Amino acid sequence: MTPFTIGSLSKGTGCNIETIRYYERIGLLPKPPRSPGGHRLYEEQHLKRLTFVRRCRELGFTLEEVRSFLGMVDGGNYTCADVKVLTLNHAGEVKRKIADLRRLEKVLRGMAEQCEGGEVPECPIIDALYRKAV
Amino acid sequence: MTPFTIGSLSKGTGCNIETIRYYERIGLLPKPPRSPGGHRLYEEQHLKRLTFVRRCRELGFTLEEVRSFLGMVDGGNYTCADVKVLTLNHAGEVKRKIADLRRLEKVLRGMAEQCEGGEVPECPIIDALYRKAV
DNA sequence: ATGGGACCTGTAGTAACTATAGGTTCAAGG
DNA sequence: CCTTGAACCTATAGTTACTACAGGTCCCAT
Repeated sequence: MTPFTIGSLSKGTGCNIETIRYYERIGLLPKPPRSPGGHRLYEEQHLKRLTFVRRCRELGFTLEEVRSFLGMVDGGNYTCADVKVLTLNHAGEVKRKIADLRRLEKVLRGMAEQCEGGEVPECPIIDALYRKAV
Repeated sequence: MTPFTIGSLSKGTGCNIETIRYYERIGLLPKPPRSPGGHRLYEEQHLKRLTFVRRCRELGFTLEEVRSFLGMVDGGNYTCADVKVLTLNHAGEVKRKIADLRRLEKVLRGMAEQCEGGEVPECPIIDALYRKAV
Protein backbone atom coordinates (compact mmCIF):
# COMPACT_ATOMS: atom_id res chain seq x y z
CA MET A 1 0.00 0.00 0.00
CA THR A 2 2.78 2.42 -0.74
CA PRO A 3 1.65 5.59 -2.42
CA PHE A 4 2.24 5.97 -6.13
CA THR A 5 2.84 8.84 -8.52
CA ILE A 6 0.53 10.49 -11.00
CA GLY A 7 2.21 8.54 -13.79
CA SER A 8 1.20 5.24 -12.21
CA LEU A 9 -2.31 6.49 -11.59
CA SER A 10 -2.47 7.47 -15.21
CA LYS A 11 -1.38 4.02 -16.34
CA GLY A 12 -3.66 2.31 -13.86
CA THR A 13 -6.74 4.13 -15.09
CA GLY A 14 -5.95 4.90 -18.69
CA CYS A 15 -6.62 8.52 -17.90
CA ASN A 16 -4.02 10.91 -19.11
CA ILE A 17 -1.96 12.96 -16.69
CA GLU A 18 -3.17 16.37 -17.76
CA THR A 19 -6.73 15.19 -17.34
CA ILE A 20 -6.05 13.97 -13.80
CA ARG A 21 -4.64 17.37 -12.85
CA TYR A 22 -7.61 18.96 -14.57
CA TYR A 23 -10.06 16.89 -12.51
CA GLU A 24 -8.25 17.93 -9.37
CA ARG A 25 -8.39 21.57 -10.40
CA ILE A 26 -12.14 21.49 -10.92
CA GLY A 27 -12.67 19.68 -7.64
CA LEU A 28 -13.68 16.27 -8.93
CA LEU A 29 -10.70 14.57 -7.35
CA PRO A 30 -9.37 15.51 -3.91
CA LYS A 31 -6.00 17.17 -3.60
CA PRO A 32 -3.66 14.33 -2.69
CA PRO A 33 -0.75 14.59 -0.28
CA ARG A 34 2.59 15.58 -1.77
CA SER A 35 6.14 14.34 -1.51
CA PRO A 36 8.69 16.68 0.11
CA GLY A 37 9.53 17.88 -3.40
CA GLY A 38 5.90 18.56 -4.33
CA HIS A 39 5.00 15.47 -6.36
CA ARG A 40 1.47 14.14 -5.92
CA LEU A 41 1.20 10.88 -3.99
CA TYR A 42 -1.85 8.74 -4.57
CA GLU A 43 -3.33 5.69 -2.92
CA GLU A 44 -5.92 3.04 -3.64
CA GLN A 45 -8.89 5.31 -2.86
CA HIS A 46 -7.80 7.79 -5.51
CA LEU A 47 -7.50 5.06 -8.07
CA LYS A 48 -11.00 3.84 -7.28
CA ARG A 49 -12.46 7.30 -7.47
CA LEU A 50 -10.80 8.09 -10.77
CA THR A 51 -11.89 4.75 -12.18
CA PHE A 52 -15.44 5.65 -11.22
CA VAL A 53 -15.16 8.99 -12.97
CA ARG A 54 -13.73 7.49 -16.14
CA ARG A 55 -16.38 4.80 -16.25
CA CYS A 56 -19.12 7.37 -15.95
CA ARG A 57 -17.51 9.35 -18.76
CA GLU A 58 -17.34 6.27 -20.95
CA LEU A 59 -21.05 5.85 -20.33
CA GLY A 60 -21.55 9.37 -21.59
CA PHE A 61 -22.39 11.11 -18.34
CA THR A 62 -21.26 14.73 -18.23
CA LEU A 63 -18.77 15.85 -15.62
CA GLU A 64 -21.60 17.63 -13.85
CA GLU A 65 -23.56 14.39 -13.66
CA VAL A 66 -20.46 12.64 -12.37
CA ARG A 67 -20.10 15.40 -9.82
CA SER A 68 -23.60 14.80 -8.57
CA PHE A 69 -23.05 11.04 -8.39
CA LEU A 70 -19.93 11.65 -6.36
CA GLY A 71 -21.71 14.18 -4.20
CA MET A 72 -24.36 11.60 -3.38
CA VAL A 73 -21.80 8.94 -2.68
CA ASP A 74 -19.64 11.24 -0.57
CA GLY A 75 -22.62 12.52 1.37
CA GLY A 76 -23.98 8.99 1.78
CA ASN A 77 -27.38 10.61 1.30
CA TYR A 78 -28.47 8.91 -1.86
CA THR A 79 -30.94 6.16 -2.37
CA CYS A 80 -30.94 3.44 -4.91
CA ALA A 81 -34.02 5.06 -6.45
CA ASP A 82 -32.21 8.37 -7.02
CA VAL A 83 -29.45 6.69 -8.90
CA LYS A 84 -31.83 4.59 -10.94
CA VAL A 85 -33.71 7.68 -12.09
CA LEU A 86 -30.54 9.41 -13.23
CA THR A 87 -29.41 6.30 -15.03
CA LEU A 88 -32.68 5.72 -16.85
CA ASN A 89 -32.92 9.37 -17.83
CA HIS A 90 -29.52 9.12 -19.31
CA ALA A 91 -30.42 5.91 -21.13
CA GLY A 92 -33.36 7.81 -22.62
CA GLU A 93 -31.09 10.53 -23.93
CA VAL A 94 -28.83 7.95 -25.47
CA LYS A 95 -31.80 6.37 -27.17
CA ARG A 96 -32.84 9.68 -28.68
CA LYS A 97 -29.33 10.26 -29.92
CA ILE A 98 -29.33 6.86 -31.59
CA ALA A 99 -32.57 7.66 -33.38
CA ASP A 100 -31.11 10.94 -34.65
CA LEU A 101 -28.01 9.27 -35.95
CA ARG A 102 -30.00 6.55 -37.67
CA ARG A 103 -32.00 9.12 -39.56
CA LEU A 104 -28.74 10.83 -40.44
CA GLU A 105 -27.10 7.72 -41.77
CA LYS A 106 -30.11 7.03 -43.92
CA VAL A 107 -29.98 10.49 -45.46
CA LEU A 108 -26.26 10.21 -46.14
CA ARG A 109 -26.54 6.79 -47.75
CA GLY A 110 -29.55 7.92 -49.73
CA MET A 111 -27.60 10.84 -51.11
CA ALA A 112 -24.63 8.66 -51.96
CA GLU A 113 -26.85 6.18 -53.74
CA GLN A 114 -28.07 8.77 -56.19
CA CYS A 115 -24.51 9.54 -57.07
CA GLU A 116 -22.79 7.66 -59.83
CA GLY A 117 -19.39 8.73 -58.61
CA GLY A 118 -18.21 9.77 -62.04
CA GLU A 119 -15.45 12.16 -62.97
CA VAL A 120 -17.88 14.97 -63.65
CA PRO A 121 -18.36 17.99 -61.46
CA GLU A 122 -22.14 17.74 -61.50
CA CYS A 123 -22.89 15.96 -58.28
CA PRO A 124 -26.31 15.16 -56.92
CA ILE A 125 -24.94 15.21 -53.39
CA ILE A 126 -23.84 18.81 -53.66
CA ASP A 127 -27.14 19.63 -55.30
CA ALA A 128 -28.98 17.96 -52.47
CA LEU A 129 -27.06 19.93 -49.91
CA TYR A 130 -27.93 23.11 -51.71
CA ARG A 131 -31.56 22.31 -52.08
CA LYS A 132 -33.13 19.55 -50.09
CA ALA A 133 -34.27 19.55 -46.54
CA VAL A 134 -33.02 16.91 -44.15
CA MET B 1 -33.71 41.04 -55.46
CA THR B 2 -33.08 43.78 -52.98
CA PRO B 3 -30.40 42.99 -50.43
CA PHE B 4 -31.47 42.01 -46.96
CA THR B 5 -30.08 42.32 -43.46
CA ILE B 6 -28.42 39.77 -41.24
CA GLY B 7 -31.66 39.45 -39.29
CA SER B 8 -33.51 38.30 -42.40
CA LEU B 9 -30.71 35.92 -43.32
CA SER B 10 -30.94 34.52 -39.83
CA LYS B 11 -34.66 33.97 -40.13
CA GLY B 12 -34.33 32.57 -43.63
CA THR B 13 -31.82 29.94 -42.61
CA GLY B 14 -32.64 29.31 -38.97
CA CYS B 15 -29.02 30.13 -38.21
CA ASN B 16 -28.54 32.53 -35.41
CA ILE B 17 -26.97 35.93 -35.97
CA GLU B 18 -23.88 35.43 -33.85
CA THR B 19 -23.19 32.22 -35.71
CA ILE B 20 -23.43 33.96 -39.08
CA ARG B 21 -20.89 36.55 -37.98
CA TYR B 22 -18.76 33.74 -36.60
CA TYR B 23 -18.81 31.92 -39.96
CA GLU B 24 -17.77 35.13 -41.65
CA ARG B 25 -14.94 35.61 -39.17
CA ILE B 26 -13.53 32.14 -39.79
CA GLY B 27 -13.81 32.59 -43.54
CA LEU B 28 -16.63 30.18 -44.26
CA LEU B 29 -18.90 32.90 -45.55
CA PRO B 30 -17.64 35.79 -47.69
CA LYS B 31 -17.63 39.28 -46.28
CA PRO B 32 -20.79 40.86 -47.70
CA PRO B 33 -21.10 44.47 -48.84
CA ARG B 34 -22.21 46.97 -46.24
CA SER B 35 -24.75 49.75 -46.04
CA PRO B 36 -23.37 53.29 -45.66
CA GLY B 37 -23.85 52.86 -41.92
CA GLY B 38 -21.96 49.56 -41.80
CA HIS B 39 -24.78 47.03 -41.72
CA ARG B 40 -24.20 43.81 -43.65
CA LEU B 41 -26.23 43.46 -46.84
CA TYR B 42 -26.87 39.96 -48.15
CA GLU B 43 -28.29 38.51 -51.34
CA GLU B 44 -29.60 35.21 -52.62
CA GLN B 45 -26.14 33.67 -53.07
CA HIS B 46 -25.34 34.20 -49.38
CA LEU B 47 -28.55 32.57 -48.37
CA LYS B 48 -27.79 29.55 -50.53
CA ARG B 49 -24.29 29.21 -49.20
CA LEU B 50 -25.36 29.46 -45.59
CA THR B 51 -28.14 26.95 -46.19
CA PHE B 52 -25.53 24.59 -47.57
CA VAL B 53 -23.37 25.05 -44.49
CA ARG B 54 -26.24 24.50 -42.09
CA ARG B 55 -27.38 21.41 -43.92
CA CYS B 56 -23.91 19.92 -43.75
CA ARG B 57 -23.80 20.68 -40.04
CA GLU B 58 -27.16 19.01 -39.50
CA LEU B 59 -25.69 15.98 -41.22
CA GLY B 60 -22.87 16.02 -38.72
CA PHE B 61 -20.05 17.19 -40.94
CA THR B 62 -17.45 19.25 -39.09
CA LEU B 63 -16.79 22.83 -40.13
CA GLU B 64 -13.50 21.67 -41.61
CA GLU B 65 -15.34 19.14 -43.75
CA VAL B 66 -17.77 21.83 -44.80
CA ARG B 67 -14.83 24.04 -45.62
CA SER B 68 -13.41 21.38 -47.91
CA PHE B 69 -16.79 20.85 -49.62
CA LEU B 70 -17.01 24.57 -50.21
CA GLY B 71 -13.43 24.69 -51.41
CA MET B 72 -14.20 22.02 -53.97
CA VAL B 73 -17.36 23.77 -55.08
CA ASP B 74 -15.71 27.17 -55.25
CA GLY B 75 -12.74 25.82 -57.15
CA GLY B 76 -15.01 23.81 -59.43
CA ASN B 77 -12.32 21.15 -59.24
CA TYR B 78 -14.26 18.37 -57.63
CA THR B 79 -15.72 15.26 -59.11
CA CYS B 80 -18.80 13.40 -58.15
CA ALA B 81 -16.56 10.56 -56.98
CA ASP B 82 -14.71 12.80 -54.50
CA VAL B 83 -17.90 13.91 -52.90
CA LYS B 84 -19.25 10.40 -52.75
CA VAL B 85 -16.17 9.16 -50.92
CA LEU B 86 -16.42 11.89 -48.31
CA THR B 87 -20.09 11.21 -47.84
CA LEU B 88 -19.71 7.46 -47.46
CA ASN B 89 -16.80 7.87 -45.07
CA HIS B 90 -18.93 10.09 -42.98
CA ALA B 91 -21.81 7.63 -43.09
CA GLY B 92 -19.39 5.00 -41.81
CA GLU B 93 -18.42 7.17 -38.87
CA VAL B 94 -22.05 7.70 -38.04
CA LYS B 95 -22.61 3.97 -38.14
CA ARG B 96 -19.77 3.38 -35.70
CA LYS B 97 -21.17 6.02 -33.39
CA ILE B 98 -24.55 4.31 -33.46
CA ALA B 99 -22.99 0.99 -32.53
CA ASP B 100 -21.18 2.61 -29.60
CA LEU B 101 -24.32 4.22 -28.32
CA ARG B 102 -26.27 1.00 -28.61
CA ARG B 103 -23.74 -0.81 -26.49
CA LEU B 104 -23.94 2.07 -24.07
CA GLU B 105 -27.68 2.02 -23.77
CA LYS B 106 -27.58 -1.68 -23.11
CA VAL B 107 -25.10 -1.27 -20.28
CA LEU B 108 -27.13 1.53 -18.73
CA ARG B 109 -30.41 -0.40 -18.91
CA GLY B 110 -28.69 -3.52 -17.63
CA MET B 111 -27.42 -1.64 -14.62
CA ALA B 112 -30.80 -0.11 -13.95
CA GLU B 113 -32.47 -3.48 -14.14
CA GLN B 114 -30.40 -4.86 -11.34
CA CYS B 115 -31.51 -2.01 -9.19
CA GLU B 116 -34.62 -2.31 -7.12
CA GLY B 117 -34.84 1.43 -6.69
CA GLY B 118 -35.39 1.18 -2.98
CA GLU B 119 -34.77 3.79 -0.32
CA VAL B 120 -31.51 2.21 0.72
CA PRO B 121 -28.10 3.63 0.00
CA GLU B 122 -26.69 0.34 -1.22
CA CYS B 123 -27.02 0.64 -4.94
CA PRO B 124 -25.88 -1.91 -7.49
CA ILE B 125 -25.43 0.85 -10.06
CA ILE B 126 -22.89 2.68 -7.96
CA ASP B 127 -21.22 -0.64 -7.22
CA ALA B 128 -21.08 -1.40 -10.91
CA LEU B 129 -19.50 1.93 -11.67
CA TYR B 130 -16.88 1.31 -9.05
CA ARG B 131 -16.10 -2.18 -10.17
CA LYS B 132 -17.24 -3.39 -13.55
CA ALA B 133 -15.73 -2.75 -16.91
CA VAL B 134 -17.81 -1.36 -19.72
C1' DA C 1 -36.81 64.63 -34.08
C1' DT C 2 -37.10 60.78 -31.32
C1' DG C 3 -37.63 56.23 -29.52
C1' DG C 4 -36.53 51.66 -29.65
C1' DG C 5 -35.43 47.71 -32.22
C1' DA C 6 -31.84 45.96 -35.12
C1' DC C 7 -27.35 46.24 -35.94
C1' DC C 8 -22.10 46.89 -34.96
C1' DT C 9 -17.31 45.32 -32.70
C1' DG C 10 -14.68 42.97 -29.48
C1' DT C 11 -14.14 39.97 -25.87
C1' DA C 12 -15.16 36.18 -22.82
C1' DG C 13 -17.56 32.04 -21.72
C1' DT C 14 -19.16 26.99 -22.61
C1' DA C 15 -17.47 21.37 -22.23
C1' DA C 16 -13.87 18.50 -21.54
C1' DC C 17 -9.98 18.14 -22.33
C1' DT C 18 -5.00 18.64 -24.66
C1' DA C 19 -0.71 20.96 -25.47
C1' DT C 20 2.98 23.89 -24.60
C1' DA C 21 6.72 26.51 -22.13
C1' DG C 22 9.80 26.80 -18.76
C1' DG C 23 11.25 25.11 -14.66
C1' DT C 24 12.08 21.35 -10.52
C1' DT C 25 12.52 16.64 -8.46
C1' DC C 26 13.60 11.91 -8.33
C1' DA C 27 16.04 7.70 -8.90
C1' DA C 28 19.34 4.88 -11.20
C1' DG C 29 24.03 4.35 -13.11
C1' DG C 30 28.88 5.50 -12.93
C1' DC D 1 28.58 11.28 -4.23
C1' DC D 2 27.34 13.12 -8.49
C1' DT D 3 25.22 13.40 -12.75
C1' DT D 4 21.74 12.74 -16.12
C1' DG D 5 17.45 12.29 -18.04
C1' DA D 6 12.80 10.82 -17.23
C1' DA D 7 9.04 12.20 -14.67
C1' DC D 8 7.06 15.66 -12.40
C1' DC D 9 5.54 20.72 -11.36
C1' DT D 10 2.70 25.33 -12.53
C1' DA D 11 0.41 28.39 -15.46
C1' DT D 12 -1.41 29.54 -19.64
C1' DA D 13 -3.33 28.97 -24.17
C1' DG D 14 -5.49 26.19 -27.69
C1' DT D 15 -9.24 22.99 -29.41
C1' DT D 16 -14.64 22.79 -31.64
C1' DA D 17 -18.60 25.23 -32.68
C1' DC D 18 -20.86 28.20 -31.00
C1' DT D 19 -23.27 31.58 -27.50
C1' DA D 20 -23.46 35.59 -24.57
C1' DC D 21 -22.40 39.66 -23.10
C1' DA D 22 -21.06 45.02 -22.90
C1' DG D 23 -21.15 49.16 -24.76
C1' DG D 24 -22.00 51.59 -28.58
C1' DT D 25 -24.28 53.03 -33.51
C1' DC D 26 -27.83 52.92 -37.15
C1' DC D 27 -32.37 52.87 -39.21
C1' DC D 28 -37.01 53.79 -39.73
C1' DA D 29 -41.73 54.55 -38.25
C1' DT D 30 -44.23 57.81 -35.72
